[in-house]
Amino acid sequence: MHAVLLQELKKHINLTAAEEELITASFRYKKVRKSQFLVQPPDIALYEHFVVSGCLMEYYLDDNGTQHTLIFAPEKWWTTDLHSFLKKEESRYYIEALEDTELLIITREALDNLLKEVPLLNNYFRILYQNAIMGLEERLLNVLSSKVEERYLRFLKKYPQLENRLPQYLIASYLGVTPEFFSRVKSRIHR
Amino acid sequence: MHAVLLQELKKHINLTAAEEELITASFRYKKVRKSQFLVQPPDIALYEHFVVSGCLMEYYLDDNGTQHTLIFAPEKWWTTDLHSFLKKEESRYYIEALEDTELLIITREALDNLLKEVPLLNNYFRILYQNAIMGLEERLLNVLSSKVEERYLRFLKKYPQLENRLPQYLIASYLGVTPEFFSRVKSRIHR
DNA sequence: AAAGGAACTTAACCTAGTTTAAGATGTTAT
DNA sequence: ATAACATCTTAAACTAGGTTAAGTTCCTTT
Repeated sequence: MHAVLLQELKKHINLTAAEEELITASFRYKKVRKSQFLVQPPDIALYEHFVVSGCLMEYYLDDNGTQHTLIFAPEKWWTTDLHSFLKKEESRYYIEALEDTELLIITREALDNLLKEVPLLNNYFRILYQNAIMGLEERLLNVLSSKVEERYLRFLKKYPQLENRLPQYLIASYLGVTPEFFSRVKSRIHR
Repeated sequence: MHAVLLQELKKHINLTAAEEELITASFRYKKVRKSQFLVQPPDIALYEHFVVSGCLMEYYLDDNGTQHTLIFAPEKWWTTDLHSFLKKEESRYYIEALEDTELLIITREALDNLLKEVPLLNNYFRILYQNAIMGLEERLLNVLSSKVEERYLRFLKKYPQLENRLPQYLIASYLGVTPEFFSRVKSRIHR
């Protein structure tokens, strides 16, 4: 179970056996069913979540009740409401399981400790955050400069494993359009 | 000159005199005139830039020649084309001076060394990146869920010092609308 | 197997924002 | 001071995407 996490960390940093044990001891295992919430505003986001199997999504619910997907987190992705997790303030984003999902979770305190004991992990998280920034910048520019067709094609490249795992209205919410319009776009593409 | 940078770092981490010297020695001073480019695709982004005075902007030029502003970087902000800087690949974003600007710059190699010699700086950059992520998430949701009026009001909150320093067409490009439409929106607000 | 609900499609009508174009105002260089 | 250019405004015609609504298909639950 923790092996998947260690594998992922070792893609970017080297770890001693002792460090691996510290890490394993710091993350707790959690299993949730489809449709369960991991974070639900205004609760504080208590954990950083690493997905071992299954899929989570993080989204914002605007004043009209429209759902806007920030990210999908399938296997080996991390997610939390970063603002809430770091500052211990009320969360604004929902995190929900789209499938039965197995997770490794870590609290803020445990993470702070772990970073002190295994300083190299700072590097891992720096890289993780850098990648998140690059992804968000690209996504922002996509929304600002591309038509839905193109955004859809990029979604397919970014999440090839998800196309047939997610209902279309969730993909529409990720692309920033209504399910009705997305349906129109798809039929346009297939001709 | 470097004092502004050290002050900024000390908001989040403590530094010894020796560390301060290492930092000072790693950043070089650079002065550019209004309209000069710091990064121009496809050149590789050689530096991380810290703005001491003046203002930079980072933007993407799409296939139609439309300019999309990623961020403005006035005093005490950092900016670079992160992807290009980290991976030494061709840049995709322009960074241009909106005013005569004084900068402190650091190369990728110097930064890597500095992070080894002053490991606490990893914390500073982790925090910097975390803030960048939260800002980008908020901006993305804004574009997806808010009308231009509201986005404009948020721009004013985020960059109170910039409202009267920038031409309107740049603010329009940050908000993701044409200057023509932005003009209409402003006149609507002022009544 | 039937019933109820969720997800998807299609289509007619609506609206926020774009495009094009022209005129007005401001700025810079000579 | 004047030319030349950049910026800002207004308005008319247009388009991408939203809204509403009805019908269809697919899943669950019983």
